[in-house]
Order: sequence, then C-alpha cells, then structure tokens
Amino acid sequence: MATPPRYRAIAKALRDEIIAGVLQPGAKLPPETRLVERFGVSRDTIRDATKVLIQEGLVERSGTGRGSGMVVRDRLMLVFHASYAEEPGAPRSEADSWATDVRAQGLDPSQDFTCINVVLPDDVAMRLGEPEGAAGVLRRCVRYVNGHPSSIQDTYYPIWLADEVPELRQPVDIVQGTTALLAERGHIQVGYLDHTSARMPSPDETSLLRVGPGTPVLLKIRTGATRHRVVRVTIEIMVGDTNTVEYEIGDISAIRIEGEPA
Amino acid sequence: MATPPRYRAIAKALRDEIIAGVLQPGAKLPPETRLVERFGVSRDTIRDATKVLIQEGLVERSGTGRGSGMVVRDRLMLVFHASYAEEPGAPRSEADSWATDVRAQGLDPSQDFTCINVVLPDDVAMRLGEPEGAAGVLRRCVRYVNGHPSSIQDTYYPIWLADEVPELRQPVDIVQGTTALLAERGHIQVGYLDHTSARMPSPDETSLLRVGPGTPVLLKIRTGATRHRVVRVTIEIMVGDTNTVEYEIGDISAIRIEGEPA
DNA sequence: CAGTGGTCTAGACCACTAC
DNA sequence: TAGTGGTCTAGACCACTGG
Repeated sequence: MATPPRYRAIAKALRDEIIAGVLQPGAKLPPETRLVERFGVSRDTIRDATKVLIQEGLVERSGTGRGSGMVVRDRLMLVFHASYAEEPGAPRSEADSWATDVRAQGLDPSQDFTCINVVLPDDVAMRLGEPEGAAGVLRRCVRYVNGHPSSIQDTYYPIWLADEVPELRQPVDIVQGTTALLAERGHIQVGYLDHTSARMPSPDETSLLRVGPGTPVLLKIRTGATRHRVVRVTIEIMVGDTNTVEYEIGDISAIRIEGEPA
Repeated sequence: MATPPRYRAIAKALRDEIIAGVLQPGAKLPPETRLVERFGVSRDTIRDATKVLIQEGLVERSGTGRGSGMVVRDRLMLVFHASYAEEPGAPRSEADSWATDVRAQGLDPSQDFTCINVVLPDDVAMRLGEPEGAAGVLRRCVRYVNGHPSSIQDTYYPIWLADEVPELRQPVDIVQGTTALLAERGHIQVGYLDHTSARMPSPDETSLLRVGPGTPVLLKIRTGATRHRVVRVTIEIMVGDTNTVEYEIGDISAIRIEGEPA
C-alpha cells in the first residue's frame, strides 16, 4: 500500500467524517486556516483536498465574503416520470405533469418559455429526418424548483410542422400541452425513443443551471413520432444528482412506489 | 463584463481550439512548460486551466513519465437497450443482450461475475420490501468493452429467493440468464421500474471503473417484480459519458434508429 | 538521462460581506 | 474591519518512463 499524497489523505479524513455523520448535510466545514493548523500542511494542500470533495459532489462552497464557507451538500432527489408524462390521451400536458410531480414532492415549480427560429443542430436534424442545415423551431423551457434552475428542455420541431401549427412559435406555455395541440391538428404521437446519458456541463449549462463543479448533468433525448414520421426532438438537460428519471415497463402493480429513489 | 481570471481565460482559449477542431480528439496538448511560455503565466496557473478542461471531460491526462501528456478525449458512445433487454420470452439473457449490443457496435465485450452473501443496503431492502438489515445475495457483474471497464451491475436478491433457486449463488454467468432461470422456477418477472440519475463517482467506483476526474457515472436502478412481488433490484453504474441507455415507448416504427445518439 | 506530470510550500494580493 | 474564499507566483522535489 503506497502512502497516498497528503491532500488525498486529508480528503479521505474529511470524507469519512461526512459519511460517518460527524459532519451532517448542511454543516459547515472548518475554514481553510483551521484545517491548515489541524493537518499541519500549507493552505494550497488543504485546498487541493477540499477540491477533491467538491469534485465528488459531497461539499460545495457557499456564499462569499465573511460568513461564507464550505458546507456538506444536502441533495434532494426529484423524480420525473418519463413513461406516462405524455401518454396519448393523458389528462394533462407534459409541463403540467412535471409541475404536478414537483408539487407532489412538496416543492414549488415554475417555468419560463422562449421560442426562436433556428438552424437545426446536426444531430437533431438527423433524428428528425431533415437534411443537415435545415431550419426549425426551438421551444425552450427552463424549469425551476423552489426558484432554483432544475432543468432545461429544448424541443425542436421541423419547419413544416411549425408552419402548419403556428402556435408552436408562441413563447408561452401552450395550455393543453404541445403534444395535445399537435394531436388536435392530426399529428398524434404514438411512439417515443429516449436516450439517456450523463456528462459534465458545458460553461453555458453551468451558468444556465447555476451548478458548481462536481455536478454532472443528466441528458435525456426524446424523439417523438406519429405513426408516419418523426415530429419533434426534445433534449432535456437536468442537474444530474438531484433529478431522477423514472420509467415503468410492463405490469408494475406488485411494486410499491416509493418517494425516495437513488 | 468582468474580466475572468487568467486561468479561466486560458481554459477558454484551449477549449475553443478543441471545439474548433484545431485540436482533434486524440491530439496531445502542448506540455505545461510550453503553455507557460505561450500564455506568460506560472505553471500553477496553467495547471488550474487544464484542470478546468479535465473537469469538463474534454481532456484527460494520459500515461506518466516521458511521452505522457494531456490529450483531447475521444468519446465513443455505447447504446444499451433497456426496454427490450429483458422482455419476458426474450431469446437471450440480459448479459447476452448486452454483449450483442456491444458487438453490433464493433467492439469487444467481456464480463466478470462474482457472488456474495450480504446484508441488504437500506435502500435496496426498501425496494425489495424486506426489513432493514435483512440478508440477501448480491451478484456483481463487471462489464468490459475492449478490455476497459464500462459498467458495474449489482443485482440483489432476497434470501428466500436464493434459497429457493440456489443457482443464484454461483459466481458464474447463468447460461439462460437469471431472468429466464427465475421464470423456469415460477418467478416470472412481468414489470420493471427503472430510476436513472447521474452523480460523480465515489473513490471505490473511480478505481473499479478506472475513470478519471471529469467523468460522471450514470446510475440505473431497476426493480423487477413478478405479478405478486418484487424479486430483485439491480443497480447499474455506468461510465456516464460513454454509455447511453435507450428506452422505446409505444409504437416507434416511424423512427429510423440510428447508431449514433447523444 | 531528459522530459513529462504530481505534489507541496510560503507567501502575496484581491473581492466580498457579516458584524 | 476582520474573516472568508479566489487567484497567482516562483520555486522545489518527486516518480515515472521513452529514447
């Protein structure tokens, strides 16, 4: 067993205190100067150690100036129900479904809509079956939980669909939901293909979602199709460690659904 | 616009080169000493800048000693089909399904099985409907792609099921698949509940999956039930930015399935 | 051996903000 | 104004490994 570098040993000591509950979620870590005394190393070494914990998502820096410090993170998990949010004939829009999910978990949802004309990104164009460089409409919905950004949802529609259903260009929530609106106009989505992955946020996403280092994003790309063709692609970017996507497959009547996953 | 700190400006300059394609995936970044000259800052500042890129998952340190360096990451995405991998009556086991998926993407799959008796983790016990502290059996499958660890799959069975189906304790692949085996013994799984989220890896996971900083893990927790009760919980931990989980919902016959998601 | 990154120090100056 | 973290420096020594 090689002796680990001091900063790793210090990170481990602090991590163990957090895991053991000596430092509870929300608790403040001692200031850097105190840790310098305690471990007998330079401040930079302490900072290297705390960076490890921040990168692991265990700790975050809170505030600035006097009274600021490092606190143990307290992560609340939000469950999003992916498999029935948009069932054809669902009694509510996807946005309503989300808001209902959030309220059911005792939190306060809100959202902002914007809408612009865009050139479709290549991967989106591919999924939509449109040529590269084709135009389209992007509806962006930024969702907040308790006033804090929680996810970005970008839905791309092909230009022919936006021409046919001009309401898609309105930068407001569509009351009955876009899925229901499209269904009314004869474009009934009957199938979805979802792709989920995770990565670190880009600088843009970092500022939009206001996440710090050590927080990955969870990506969900949904391709929605009618019986005849693909009509939209939705790219949802969530704060990865506070959002859970749930899928139900088959008959789950024997499974007690819990409010506390992951 | 406040002027950003130098290390961020340098990170941006290098990031822009990567995005613009000046530095292609697989290309080596200049050594730190060269970057010190180029940007006219101290080595620590260069290191702060490169740490940002590493944390973003754009760059990784490769090797050690002479000839080592920092290279632009080349991420290949692996698609895992979650919604039909275990369909009742599927012609192949889940492990085979995975291996087939990997081979179909031109890569070389392999896996290791281990099996131990455990005390069920609290969250697993809850999902299984067992009391806290109950015993169970853990089957762990570590999966490799081209010899590199790609995912850890931990499946927990309640003790009563392992007693009834003792093959579950064998630390080898079960030819027909555990799902098929259980079905043969009268425990036909008819429903699954999946929870997906992302977080940074723990130190254990970092060494098991051999991932560096800047790589999140993608978590998929599957609860499987027969018509009458929950029979297993599978926690799958994947390298987040090289794995995609795919779900098919409804009729997707109009969607051209691509081999290139995310 | 020469060049790479890995770790560590001791000090400096800054911006911010609760007290 | 005092205490917090944020940035930056100039130098040091180390382990590792390709040539």
